[in-house]
Amino acid sequence: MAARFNPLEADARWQKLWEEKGTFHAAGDSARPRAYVLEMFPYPSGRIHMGHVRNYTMGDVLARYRRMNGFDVLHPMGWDAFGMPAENAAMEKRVHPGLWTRSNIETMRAQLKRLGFAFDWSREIATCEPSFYGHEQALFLDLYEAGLVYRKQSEVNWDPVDLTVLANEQVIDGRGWRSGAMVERRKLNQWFLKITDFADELLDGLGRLDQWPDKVRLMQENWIGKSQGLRFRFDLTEPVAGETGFGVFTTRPDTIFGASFAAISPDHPIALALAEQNEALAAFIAECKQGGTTAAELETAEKNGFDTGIRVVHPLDPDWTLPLYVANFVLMDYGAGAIFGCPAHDQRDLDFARKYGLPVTRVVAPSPEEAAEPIRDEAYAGPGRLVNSRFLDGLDAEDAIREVISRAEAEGWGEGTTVWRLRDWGVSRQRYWGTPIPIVHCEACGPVPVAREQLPVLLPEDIDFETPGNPLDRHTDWAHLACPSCGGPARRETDTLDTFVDSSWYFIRFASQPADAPFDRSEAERWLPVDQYIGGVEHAILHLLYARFWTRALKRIGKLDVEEPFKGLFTQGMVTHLTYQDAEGRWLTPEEAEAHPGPLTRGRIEKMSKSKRNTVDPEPIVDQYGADAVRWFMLSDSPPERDLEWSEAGIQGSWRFVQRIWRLAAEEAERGGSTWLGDGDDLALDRKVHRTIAAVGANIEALAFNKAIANLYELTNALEKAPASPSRSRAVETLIRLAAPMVPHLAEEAWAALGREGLIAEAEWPVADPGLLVEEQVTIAVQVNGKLRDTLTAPKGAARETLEEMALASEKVVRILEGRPPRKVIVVPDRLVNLVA
RNA sequence: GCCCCUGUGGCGGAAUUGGUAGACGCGCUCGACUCAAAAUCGAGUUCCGCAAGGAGUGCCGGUUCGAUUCCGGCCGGGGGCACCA
Repeated sequence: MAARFNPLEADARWQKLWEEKGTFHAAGDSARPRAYVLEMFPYPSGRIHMGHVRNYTMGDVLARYRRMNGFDVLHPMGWDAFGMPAENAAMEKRVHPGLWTRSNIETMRAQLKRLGFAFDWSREIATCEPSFYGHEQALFLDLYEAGLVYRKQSEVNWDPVDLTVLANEQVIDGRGWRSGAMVERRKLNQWFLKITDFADELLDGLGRLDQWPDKVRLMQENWIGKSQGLRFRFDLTEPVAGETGFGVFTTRPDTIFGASFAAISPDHPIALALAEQNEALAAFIAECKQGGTTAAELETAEKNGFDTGIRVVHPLDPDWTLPLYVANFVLMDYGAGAIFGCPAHDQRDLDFARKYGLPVTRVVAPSPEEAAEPIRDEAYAGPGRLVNSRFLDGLDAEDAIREVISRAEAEGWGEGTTVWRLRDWGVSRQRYWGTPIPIVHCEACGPVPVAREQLPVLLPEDIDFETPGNPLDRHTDWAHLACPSCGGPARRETDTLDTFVDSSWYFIRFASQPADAPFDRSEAERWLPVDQYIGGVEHAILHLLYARFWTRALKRIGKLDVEEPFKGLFTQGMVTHLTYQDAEGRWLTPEEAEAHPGPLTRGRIEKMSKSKRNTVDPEPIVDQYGADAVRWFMLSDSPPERDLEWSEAGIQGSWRFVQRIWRLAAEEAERGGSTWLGDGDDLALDRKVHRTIAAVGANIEALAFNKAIANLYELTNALEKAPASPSRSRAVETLIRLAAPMVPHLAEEAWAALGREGLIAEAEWPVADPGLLVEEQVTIAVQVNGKLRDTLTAPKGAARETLEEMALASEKVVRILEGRPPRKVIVVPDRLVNLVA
């Protein structure tokens, strides 16, 4: 029996056996209950990083735990393989994106396998393969035929470095999320998915996702951004370009008598029409487009307006007209692209009114006394009753909103409505390495879907990356073909789909992968929804919202009867590491820092990133310590939702623990303890074991891995102190079972050493004996005036009177009370006695 | 600006419904083994104090027999959204 567990030899041996036996294949046809455990699939960037290791270790523990609990587990892995880095690599290294991607997948698959993750590799998918994206094209056409896809000229976010369009979600502080370049506005014909059709149900559905973090639900709620209010019409005193008026949207129709101006967006058709006759206005509009769009710039940007000289009529008083401004802060693509300004109750309107000398009239007062209080520097946005508002006077603001809406509807000048912040999802990307959009543009017929039997539309292999932009556009023959409808000359759509489309349904394809269809409905429905989804919080909005939309869209068109794709969601924290900089401010790797001769500063502990050079490559760590120590470290100490700081000391601690378990098992195997029979003779140890069984199970179910780890440490400590006994022998075996999901290679090795049949991966999870979870003796806290003064041991379930008597007999209590009887005695059975003096 | 989360030893963090604060790990100290080191094992480790004892979960206050936990107000840290009408 080896004195040490040698992962370098053992890991690969067990991994090979699991693979040969198909241990982790999801059966899908058994009577066992099913569990679908999924981690967000990686982008094949080149190498696995610590974030992946942490993510997949968590999912793996859950998957292995479920399997030991008798579930048929689906725990698949694949590759989010389309995307820009492959094209960047193609340009820099002159290698085909497909070659680069597939070679990265080879590397990363091997790395993942070395960590012993219990994946069903038979279901592996890569989104860049026609066997995946061809089905995606079919689904796209399904949505197209159902009217959920449309094409429109639209102003888009154009990334001038990557030469592509970005979704709103991909623009951060006015910059492209990948290139970091300032995004420009451009008008292009784009394909859109009608996610806004689902805004209401996507919002509503959040309420039922009770196994999602509140934080993520809130972020999605804000993103969807539902606002209810009144859309109404302002009539112009004189027509502009044939228009006699325009619509505005407000959430505060109650403040309508506080109106002092109307404002339209610089992009508003009326503004554009007026600008044709008005050079000063045209100049103003041009100026508005120049301003930056970063958060900081917007924060400090002046509220600028241009008085058109035209006036609009107040909807509730034909004799009351308001000036019409073009204002830089009014957005064309929200609400109606026009507003009415009520300075008294909106800070931005107030700033604007002060600047242009417009009237400020209070129409809501929190109390009658404040009705005459003038508004000074701060707009009042709180609740109250209406004042200065004719027929609304005295009404509560909430009631006034309803009153104005119903009057508008009755009189026909407006209607109650809901507007959303959420926009339709622009999915066109002017890139090569993505799913080709299966549409053909015919000179005669317009856009025509590619015939189903022509799918998949394959990406051409012979492409040129020497020039920036979309290589598909420049391809000589790929794009040209006969129209599927009329046979005339036509051209393929050369845009490809946003890679978020791929990740919007990959989890369905994992569950069911027929060759001739995206998925088999009943097979997919047997697995879905995903029981537990685990990934980074950075996908809280983008990916998770798109996947929810896609699933609901499939339901609406009758393809899949699943409402929500992910029943449980867990967002894990990042892996962080100390950063180092030399005297010149250059970032140093940990190794460089150690060897650095000159002065260096230790920076903040930050997310591992290439730019800060504080990454730790998992592979050499696995070489040195084996998979189990790395897995153990990933789970220990930090709660999984929080950041985990990588440390050399930590991984060494994990390594020591792996060896401690091994020693216990080896020692047990040597003495032949595995043949112990009969009842235990160490009741205290038995109790400890069963409490641990209960605690570890509960903690894994709750994904509180750090606590499960602490439970296992405690049991290990107890076992090391316990004398040899049948109890102890059984306990060692139990410890190994309990640790198996976390340190599977060690567990298999120990299991075999103890002479157990079969694989521990397929063994049963121990069951806690309820009788052993109850203590016979309990420790009672004795307090005087709520302060702990003594503890005493009493039999479990001892009577209140007994406990009180025991407490009063305590020497320390006697000393403190000095003979006075307590005024009051509080007894919490099996817990404490509090004497109030 | 709006919304959300968070604050516990030297560090990461535990603490069922309010009921013995600091489990477990890391680090550190002392000791054993060793020619020595590594590994391993044992003891200790919230702070002040020799001790008895006292203080203590960001700060101030409240509710309670009793508050890390509940409530109010501050302060610090982190995150999300943002000219959204």
